[in-house]
Amino acid sequence: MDMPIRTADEVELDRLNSALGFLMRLAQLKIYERFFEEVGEHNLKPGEFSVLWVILHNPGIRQSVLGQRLMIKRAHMTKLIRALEDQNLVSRKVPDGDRRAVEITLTPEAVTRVKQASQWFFTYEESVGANLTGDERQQLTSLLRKFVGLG
Amino acid sequence: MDMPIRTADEVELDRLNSALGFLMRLAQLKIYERFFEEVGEHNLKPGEFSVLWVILHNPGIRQSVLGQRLMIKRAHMTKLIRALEDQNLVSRKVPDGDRRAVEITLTPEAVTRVKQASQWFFTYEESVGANLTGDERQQLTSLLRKFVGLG
DNA sequence: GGGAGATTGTTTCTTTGTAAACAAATTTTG
DNA sequence: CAAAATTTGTTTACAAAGAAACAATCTCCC
Repeated sequence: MDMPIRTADEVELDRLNSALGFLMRLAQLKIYERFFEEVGEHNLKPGEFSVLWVILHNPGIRQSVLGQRLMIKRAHMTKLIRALEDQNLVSRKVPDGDRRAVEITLTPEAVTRVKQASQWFFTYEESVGANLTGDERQQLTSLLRKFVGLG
Repeated sequence: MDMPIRTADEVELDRLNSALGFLMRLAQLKIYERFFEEVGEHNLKPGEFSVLWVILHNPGIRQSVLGQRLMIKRAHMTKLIRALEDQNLVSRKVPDGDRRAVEITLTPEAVTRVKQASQWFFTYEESVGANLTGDERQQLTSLLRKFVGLG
């Protein structure tokens, strides 16, 4: 007789168990969850951090290029950048060469802030894979890089 | 002199390049993108499919348990289930033993539909990792399973 | 048995992200 | 050079997902 399932680990996932999309979603949820647990006070969200980080390393980058690289849609990028601008973290400049474009730079405050945030961010990044060995973690990131087509 | 960056592959990501959270997000976006390209007409979204698939393999599963397993929040699960109910794909039953709970089952139509959808779904799942070798794909899924704590 | 607390699901509100239509500037091409 | 097509960013409307508050039921414990 079938007893109704009562606890999550009795659940039969069958082939879903090895579906990349499914596992990837779980993995990302786990990362997010941990992120906000460990670091809730630090007032930069993962997305904001990555945007600022990339601007730090590519000053004057254009909104469109930033979006392409981080896979953020233009419409959304507009909002992100505006939010950062409101916090006085980035400044926008329309270049002479192409008056449609916008070039983004960090404000001096943001430079300090991002450098500081990067310390815990990358520490956190390490710690989130703690149930993997160093080798496995390394292997996982290379496979992911290959999967997404990042050199 | 610094030339402003004009193309996405000139962008310096620095350490973000090996950040699990970042790579995972890119990977998931890639999967979603492909999903809708290849399979747009097939009118089941990935989330809906996985929910139906799990109900197929665990008939009478409770909403809460389903949610725990698939990492879907209760509030959201309510909406998903209602949408599926409106399409006549699932039926809900309040069990005698616990009148707070809801037990979910597939309708006969849904059973056929899900079985059918599963064929392309898992085919697609294979094809999405096409730039990996079979071994690498296998390795990636095991690492992900370990990472998220799935046996 | 009866109240305190926990579980389960729903509702409402907010956040995050996408889609589609648009405006302005630029590039292409005939 | 001028019309057509493309690029860039913004706006508006919407969908997906989460958070918090709530109601109903159940469990635990006195």
